[in-house]
Amino acid sequence: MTDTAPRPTLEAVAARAGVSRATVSRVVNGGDGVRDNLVERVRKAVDELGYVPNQAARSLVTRRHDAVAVVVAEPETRVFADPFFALQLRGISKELTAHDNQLVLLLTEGRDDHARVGRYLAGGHVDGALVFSLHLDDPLPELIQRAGVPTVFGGRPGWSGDRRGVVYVDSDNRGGARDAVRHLAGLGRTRIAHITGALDQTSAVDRLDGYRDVMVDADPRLIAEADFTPAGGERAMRELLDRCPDVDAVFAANDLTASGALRVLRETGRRVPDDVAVIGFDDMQPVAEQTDPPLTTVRQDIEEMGRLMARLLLRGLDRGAPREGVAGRPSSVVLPTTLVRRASA
Amino acid sequence: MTDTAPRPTLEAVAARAGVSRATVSRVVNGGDGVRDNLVERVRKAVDELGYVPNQAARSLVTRRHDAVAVVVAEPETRVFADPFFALQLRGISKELTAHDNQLVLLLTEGRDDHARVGRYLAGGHVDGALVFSLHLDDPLPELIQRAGVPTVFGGRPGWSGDRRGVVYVDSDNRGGARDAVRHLAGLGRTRIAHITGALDQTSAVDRLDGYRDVMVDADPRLIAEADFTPAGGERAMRELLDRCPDVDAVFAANDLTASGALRVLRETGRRVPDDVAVIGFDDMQPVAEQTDPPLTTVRQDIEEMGRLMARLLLRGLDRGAPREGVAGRPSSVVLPTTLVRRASA
DNA sequence: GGCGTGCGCGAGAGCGCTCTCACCAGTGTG
DNA sequence: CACACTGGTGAGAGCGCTCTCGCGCACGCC
Repeated sequence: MTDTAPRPTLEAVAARAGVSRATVSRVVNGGDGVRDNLVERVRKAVDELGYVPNQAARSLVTRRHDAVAVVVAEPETRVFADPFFALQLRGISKELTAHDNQLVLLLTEGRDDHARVGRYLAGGHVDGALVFSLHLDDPLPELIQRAGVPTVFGGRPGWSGDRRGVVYVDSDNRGGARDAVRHLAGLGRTRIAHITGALDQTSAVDRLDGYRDVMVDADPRLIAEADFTPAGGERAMRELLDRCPDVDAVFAANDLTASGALRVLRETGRRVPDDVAVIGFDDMQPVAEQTDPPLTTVRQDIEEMGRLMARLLLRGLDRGAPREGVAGRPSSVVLPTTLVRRASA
Repeated sequence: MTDTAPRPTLEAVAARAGVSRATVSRVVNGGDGVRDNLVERVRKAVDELGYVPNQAARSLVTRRHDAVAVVVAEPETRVFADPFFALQLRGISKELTAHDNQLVLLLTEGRDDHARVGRYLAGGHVDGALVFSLHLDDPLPELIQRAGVPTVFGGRPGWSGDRRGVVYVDSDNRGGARDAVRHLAGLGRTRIAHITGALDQTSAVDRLDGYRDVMVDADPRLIAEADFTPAGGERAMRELLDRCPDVDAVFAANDLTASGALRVLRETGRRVPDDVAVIGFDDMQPVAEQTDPPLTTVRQDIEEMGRLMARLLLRGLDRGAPREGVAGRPSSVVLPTTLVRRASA
């Protein structure tokens, strides 16, 4: 398709400006140590010819790509079910763009794909990687570690391997959960239940831990396991009502789960929040605002998480920031959450 | 970080296998015309050394990148508000992966970014582009056309420029809308209203056209304009009830809008579907299944759209398919939709 | 046995860039 | 006035790969 006209090379620009390739290269890469009038001449030639550097040739010698891989491990279908992923991606994209880096997206699907991703990363196509891998038993983190690619994880990797040098960005799931449960307690609720997320993910475990931090002696029957889905929420809520009909508050592991719980409560004739107060997690707009009643929930700044991941990675690559000495090695960050009060609690 | 061990080159593999670079290259690229025992020897050397071809060096000479850009034009916040985007991306990713192509994601934010994207595409970093640009007045398509990069659009580009050679993949928005409205009519409804989407997007226009196809002499007061959001749906529904209190069915431009409409109907004491039947569009899982009552809606196969876009592009690049003569130039595709019956109509 | 034929392989050029190094002013110093 | 010294510039090597070309060899034909 569209036979591209042969693109001008450094050589051509040099000829037109009447200087050497080296000088053009210097100008293109910042222009330090070149006399102003020459810089001018070269710039002009570049514009006239519409010269754009050939990235492949450049990478070949510099061994830099100005590209970062974003790896999303399937079957994180959850990642697709909510805008989480898109928002995070947007944050990442903004930050990378600001530092002239490209975003190479790697979506994995099943086990074979892990090998593919490992190969790709080891292949040195990118300078670093941002990895989303929420499951505890995911082999990806190890694989990546072995590939020797600078990496920042999205969410605390629940991972038994070597922890040294692992950098991640996460929300304060535990703290957010505590806030939610405390809020319910502050409302005078005493039979506060928790519907967990999928416990093979660190975020679910952390939220459960936060619940336990406050409900130190919680009746174990007040904890029902679910999987971050509305259907799971319904099932868990029924269980809960079965075991403890007098439950007066529910902290659900996320908004989707809460929406399922809400529906069961309505079906069984409970008024929310009068009879049972409900709090979710995520502040996932289309869900939290559309439930009946609108959901009180714990918000996390998802886009900021993405941006921060990218920033940490670039810093680790000695880019995107004036190198702050040798000590600039990034470390993990946990972002705060905020309770958003709506009508359900 | 992690000083990468110097990666083995073709040269090294050649030395170890006792053959020339050329032969190694042949083996790595398919191994045609090399005797079996040599192929064997080379493969062994490759494995032992953990050789991975340097893509930059390869691109430098082949002028191929095996990479495709996916451009998502902001402020398509809508794209982020629903799983649409993620699903499409997944479809694209699957197809690209199957043909060993990388996915470079370009998210744009505001006008400056258009220039950036244009520069990037013109810079010949990728072999082709998949572009999502839903707004009628978006300058991006023209820009890309000028960059001379093979492109497939997601959704019919509403675009006044030169149409020749424009390839897109879209859902049958118009046909889906017709099905929905016919279904309502089949239910015996006669006062069928339509809440439109944002009419600066072709999908919204097409759905409106579909509605009009069936409701040829529709009372104009039965059409209310909204913007694909729940809030817009609420507003439009109130308008509608105000103008025509006897409305007995609503076809909303998408599920989000329908959810807003549903809420207003409930508030005003209408029973759904008994008093007013409601149909949405998209079959966006977390919304359509969670509304009360669950939403009847028009489903589009979003992932397939993505996959198809990628397939068309690769075919246009003479890849991913045995070249079917010169006639293999791809043309646009419109995918069918299906009506999903739930409780609301 | 001489000759054409075709296949398998190696030699070598060159893709477009960066970067080191040597060179050539021009300036300041003894 | 000879000397080092500096800062701007060009020459040239080389990054790791692909691909064309030509050579050598085995085969089949006359």
